[in-house]
Amino acid sequence: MKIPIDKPILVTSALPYVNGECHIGHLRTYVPADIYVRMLRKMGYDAIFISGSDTHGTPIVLSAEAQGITPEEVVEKYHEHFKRIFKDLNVDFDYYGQTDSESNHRRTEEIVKELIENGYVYKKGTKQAFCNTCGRFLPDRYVEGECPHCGAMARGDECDQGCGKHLEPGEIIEPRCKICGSEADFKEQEQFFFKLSSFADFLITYLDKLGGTRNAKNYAKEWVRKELMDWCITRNLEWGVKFPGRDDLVVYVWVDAPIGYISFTEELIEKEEEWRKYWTEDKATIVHFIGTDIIYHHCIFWPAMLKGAGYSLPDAVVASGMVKIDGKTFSKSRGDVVWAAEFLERFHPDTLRYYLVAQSSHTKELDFSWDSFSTRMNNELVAILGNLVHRVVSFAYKNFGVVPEGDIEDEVLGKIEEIREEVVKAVEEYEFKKLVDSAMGLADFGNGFFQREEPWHLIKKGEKERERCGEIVKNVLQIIKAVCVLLEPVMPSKMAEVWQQLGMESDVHSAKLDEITVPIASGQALKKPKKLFERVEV
RNA sequence: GCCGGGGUGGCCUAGUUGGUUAGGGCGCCAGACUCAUAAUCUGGAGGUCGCGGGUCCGAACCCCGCCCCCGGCACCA
Repeated sequence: MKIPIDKPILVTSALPYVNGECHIGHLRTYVPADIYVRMLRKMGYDAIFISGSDTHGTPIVLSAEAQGITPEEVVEKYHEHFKRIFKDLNVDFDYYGQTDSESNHRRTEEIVKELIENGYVYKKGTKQAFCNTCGRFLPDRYVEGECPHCGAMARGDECDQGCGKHLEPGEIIEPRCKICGSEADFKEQEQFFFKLSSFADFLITYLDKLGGTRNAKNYAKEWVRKELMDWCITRNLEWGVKFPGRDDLVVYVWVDAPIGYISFTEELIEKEEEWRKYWTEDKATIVHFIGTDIIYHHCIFWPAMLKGAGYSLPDAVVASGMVKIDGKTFSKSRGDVVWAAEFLERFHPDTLRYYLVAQSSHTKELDFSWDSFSTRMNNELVAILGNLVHRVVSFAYKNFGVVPEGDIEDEVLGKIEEIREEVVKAVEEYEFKKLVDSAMGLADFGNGFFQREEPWHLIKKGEKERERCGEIVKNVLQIIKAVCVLLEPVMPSKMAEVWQQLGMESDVHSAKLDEITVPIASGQALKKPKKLFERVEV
């Protein structure tokens, strides 16, 4: 999507549900979002980057009970954990909040009231499973019993082990509480519903012009085609945002979670007239980065809610594919999981950032394996990029000490320009693999150029050859400078190291894309080079 | 069953309006170079583009039929 340059951009990254630790599946969304924002800034856009922890819902309540602590304590623990991981990984949010904040409570209540006032919410009696032993209502996922269709063991909402049919509340035979195992029964309960069905026409036109990745659009359109059902937006829980006027009900977590995008913007910007530009006045471009598992909520439910309450709508939804481990679906019990913290104990964060985008195109499934990780590290980061920097800076440092004199050749400038265009196109298409592949292609070109010109021969000859040698070195340093700016969004701290080796005084993080064709200054002192990446054996 | 995404040399993969000998990477083989982390560079072998029909001067790309893999199918977060 071509993004209008004259408006600010708000980029959000899906809110992690904080009842467990961060694994690389999460990172597949946050890292590309961070890369996207960094690249937008290099391209001259005014971007803000927001996310936060999703804190409500039944699983956190249960998790707290299991650990003998309060939901607040569970949230606090993992909220800090995620913040720490993001910091370590250089995922640099302008604001990272959490949905139990006062402002999110307030904003959620306000939006729900708007929806009520606008006639999009109604009351309806439903059958709700209740466990007498636990003394609470149970979401259908936490009920088990016998499937009325095939007799197999089933969950309250779906016959997950038998015929696979969807079950309506109360349909299941001999319901039991999955938490304590005792008998559960269904009680008539009054809940509130959101008239999602009345947004079908709106959504059809909205989805047509929604930007982002095709997987998100297609998936959402299919739902609308199938006919939308109204959404039950309340739950019998203590933990959460109270439904206006009802002390016994909280809103469903998928109501207050995305509203976090708005309240975090408020918390960041503070001034009402400023944040409203983003969320009620259509004066900004809103881009959501999510995983394919929550397309429904972001492309159907969320825009309908915003529309119903009179807020601005997202302009693009970018959905990343799921992550597998050695071809298998994530599973904590089977050990098919790679924890972010464990990974970071062993390897530099930039290597993970690189791998996550280089391994597979954004919307496709990413199959993680230690084998493919080490292959990429050794063949790409060490052999192509690390080696280019090391061989050239070493050679230049030893023989010149500074950036030598000389002109940048047309061939080199042309190549840099060509790669820059590829990178910009990749960003607009959310193709982060293409972005790194293109930038690495420039490093490749640098190696070829250096090899072809054989400056190590020239340096041993006369003064004239030494001049030519300097010119070649300067050209390759220029290539490295360009690679550095182009890859800073992917590997911010490693590229800062390279930037320093080149003797640049400015900050590579704020360097703009335009700078890549600006000749590197002759005479600027080079630093003694250090290896960028170490080979990995796993 | 319905929908979406795929099926391209040993492995991964590009190829969104059909057009010269189907690109790239890994791996493999041969050579070059020695500035560099045995890194780099050059060249090479290897493909019925899932199967069968069709349209066309021409199809991996369009149409029809079929097979296989993955994911989704709602109140779970």
